[in-house]
Formats: sequence, structure tokens, C-alpha cells
Amino acid sequence: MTKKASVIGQRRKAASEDSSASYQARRKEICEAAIQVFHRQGFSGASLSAVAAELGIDRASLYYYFSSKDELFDAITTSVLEENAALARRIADSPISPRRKLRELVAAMMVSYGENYPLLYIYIREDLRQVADSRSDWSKHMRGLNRQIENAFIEIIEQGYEDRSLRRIGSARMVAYGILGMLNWSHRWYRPGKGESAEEAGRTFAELALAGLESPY
Amino acid sequence: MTKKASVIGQRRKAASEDSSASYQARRKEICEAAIQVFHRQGFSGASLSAVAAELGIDRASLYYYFSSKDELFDAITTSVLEENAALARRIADSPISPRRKLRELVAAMMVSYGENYPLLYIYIREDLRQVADSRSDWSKHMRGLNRQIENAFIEIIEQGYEDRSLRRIGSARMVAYGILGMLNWSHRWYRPGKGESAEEAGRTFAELALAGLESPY
DNA sequence: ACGCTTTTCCACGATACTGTTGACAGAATT
DNA sequence: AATTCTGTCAACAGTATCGTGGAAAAGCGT
Repeated sequence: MTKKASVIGQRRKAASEDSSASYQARRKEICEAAIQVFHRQGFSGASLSAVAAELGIDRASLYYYFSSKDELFDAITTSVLEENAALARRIADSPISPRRKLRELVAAMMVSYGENYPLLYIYIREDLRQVADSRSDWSKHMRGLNRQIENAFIEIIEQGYEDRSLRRIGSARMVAYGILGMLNWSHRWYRPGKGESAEEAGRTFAELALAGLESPY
Repeated sequence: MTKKASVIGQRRKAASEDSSASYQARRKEICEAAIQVFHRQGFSGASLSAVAAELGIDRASLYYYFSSKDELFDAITTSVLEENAALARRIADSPISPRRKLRELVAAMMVSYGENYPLLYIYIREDLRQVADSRSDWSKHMRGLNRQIENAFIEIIEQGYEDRSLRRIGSARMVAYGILGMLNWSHRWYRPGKGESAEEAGRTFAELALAGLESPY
């Protein structure tokens, strides 16, 4: 649904887009502010007024940099999620044992959530199935990235099932969802600098999923 | 913020409240419809118009049964969550081993999610920390129930740590969050009649958390 | 100091939602 | 048959939001 140069504002933006100077820097500033606001109020619950207020500027000024709330959201989330999906693929395809792959992937995901805090959580909270049709192209892309991560987990578990290094305690899909649940649910409790670090959480979750809680005695 | 009998509508409702007839039945119908709509669009994303449309009635008619969107939400969620919290308490206080407690609690929670589908998921999706101050009393109550469930898990794990039936792989709080994450994240993928049943999922998650994936060889 | 460009703001129209009001139709009651 | 009760509806006011237009302000190059 890209507008075909709707008179002004859009044209200004287009003009500033190619020859980018401090324009990109300001864009980034706005993104940072938006990340904070979206994290506090959720994407759908947050208004552009709130984002503008966070920076102490007028709401209309935002439209000089982003044509809509959706574009702002995309600019924020897309790149990081792409990185994350690539990371998952890389670990899944690496030539180590399924056990180690799983351990590393769990840890890496949690660390990524911590390092990019709170960016990925904003994305995680959004349920892509409910995104309006108007953004279905973008939504499909994002869902694809999501699926890549899911599939990385599923593949690893299936490999482990096949070489018998992992016990078959349920369908690979279900186990993968469980592990992803541990990781993704962290958006409700993880706060950097409070409680365990992301590394610690990642290690704990990896240990929980792989070795379990039961002691051998 | 309870209104003090705002003329009409409220008075009618008050009049119909004590002597309940088919009034309660219709209330339930509205609840059922609201559950569907809230599940599709999320609570904050859903409008009362949508709920009314689901039933093919006028939006204003809803106000004959519920004074606000919030009251509707409360009517839907409170009782079930209270039951769930009580269930968690009961299992945590039962005189069986921590291992069995954990297994049963995990399974019971997942089954409850399935049986009450999709009601509990509507609640899970709401992040209570972001509820407006206007409902802070209700919000506190609900957070309390949530905490009861959390604490049930934490206590069980700590018991297991102390009697050494569970390995100390991380703080009890962190492990509890991991398990709750597995369970709660099911709101993103669980659909009754599709894929694994809630019972199966519960068993798988309990096995995953307790015995882990790694095979002994 | 003067133009020109970049950036910001004030004001507007459009839309959507909430909660309320007073009136209306059918059933129940008298 | 008249009247109350129950449930419904169309319409209104109030608020919040989004995206746009045009004008003001700030930079900066000469």
C-alpha cells in the first residue's frame, strides 16, 4: 500500500532520503524513543503522540521521517529479526552435535534478547497473525523469519532424535515450541541489570531443556 | 471508579441484577461472543462494536448487561483465573513429592488451558503491568492470583532443591519462569483439535522440564 | 545580513471508539 | 385493554488518534 507521492511531506521525505545527512541520525533518535515507548505500552497500545512526547517534539514532525506508525515499526524491528533468524540458521547448519547446537542456540537467543533489549520483545509481543491485511506483504516476510527460527529448533531436535542423542519425548515441533516459550516468555520478566543476566538465563534454560531438573538419585 | 447510578441503563441493570431470569443467560451469551472476539483481536484491540456485531445486536444493548468493556473482561476472566490459582495452590500443598507435584502442576495447567480454551489465553495475552490505573484494584487482585500460580511453581522447585530430588540448575524463580513460559506461550500455537492435545502437551512439557531431552548414552 | 534549504510546529479534517440518552417494540402483568 | 417491564435501537457528545497542509523557525552558505 505505498502511497504514490501524496503531495507534500512525502515528497520532502523522498527528497531527504537519498542524500542522507543528519537526517538518518534523527531517524535513529526517533527509533530509539519509539522503542522505549513501544516497550512500555506495546505497539498497538502506543500512540505517535506518546513517541513525540518522549522526544519533546511535535507529533507532526515524526511524519517528516516516517510516513506512518507501521513504517516506524518496520524500521525498528526488521533488521534485528533478520539477524536473529540468520543466527539461528547458522547454528542449525553448523557441524556440531545436535546437543551442542541446541545448547548454543538457546543461549544465543537469550543473549540476543538481552543485547537488543527491549527491541526484540516489542516484536515478540506482537502477534503477527492479527496484523491487518494492509501489511500482509511485510507480515509474510516477518512470519517467514519467525518460521526460520522455529525450523532451526525443530531441525536440531529431529537430528537429535535420529542419531539418538536426544530422547523422543514428544514431537519435535512441540518440544521446539516449549523451548521457544521459555525464551520468548522472558519478555514478561527479563529486565537488564535486574536479577539474572541473559547469559545465565540462557544457560539455565538450555540445561533445563537438555538435562532436566530431576537429580539422578 | 464505580459510577453512582448514572440515570438510566445503570438503573435498569441494577433492577435486573437481583431478580435474575433470562438476563443471566443473555449475559452469558454475550460473554461467549466476547471471548471469541477478544481471542481473535486481543482485548485492547477489540471494540465493543465487534462484540455486538458477533451477536448481530446493537452495541448499546451491551450496556444493558455490562457497564463497560472492563466489566465485561472481568466477568469473563476472573472466575476462571481464581479456579486456576486455587488449583495451583492445592497441588503445591498436597503431600506428594516435589517431582510429582511439578509434573502434575504442569500437566494440570496445560489441561486447564485446553478446557477453558480460549478464555485463559485472552487473559495471558494481557500484560497486567500495563493496565490503566483506573482498574488498579482489580488489576492488583489479578496480579495476586498470577503471583499465587508463580509462587506455587517456585515453592515446589525450592522444596525439590532442599530435599535434593531436583538439581539446582538455576534460581527457583528463573526455572519457574521457564516452565511458565513453556505453558503460557502455548497461546500462540495451541488450537483444540489441531495437533497434539493439551494433555499430550502437558506431559511433554513436564517430561522436558524434569527429565530433559538428553538421552543417557 | 541576505537568500535558500532543512527541520519543526500549529491547525485542520477524517475516522473510530466509548459511554449515555431517550424513545420504541413486544411480552408480561393486572 | 391498559400498563408496566424487558430488551433493543438510532443518535449524540466527548475523546483520541491518524495523516496532511501550509506556515514558521532554525541552519548554513555566500
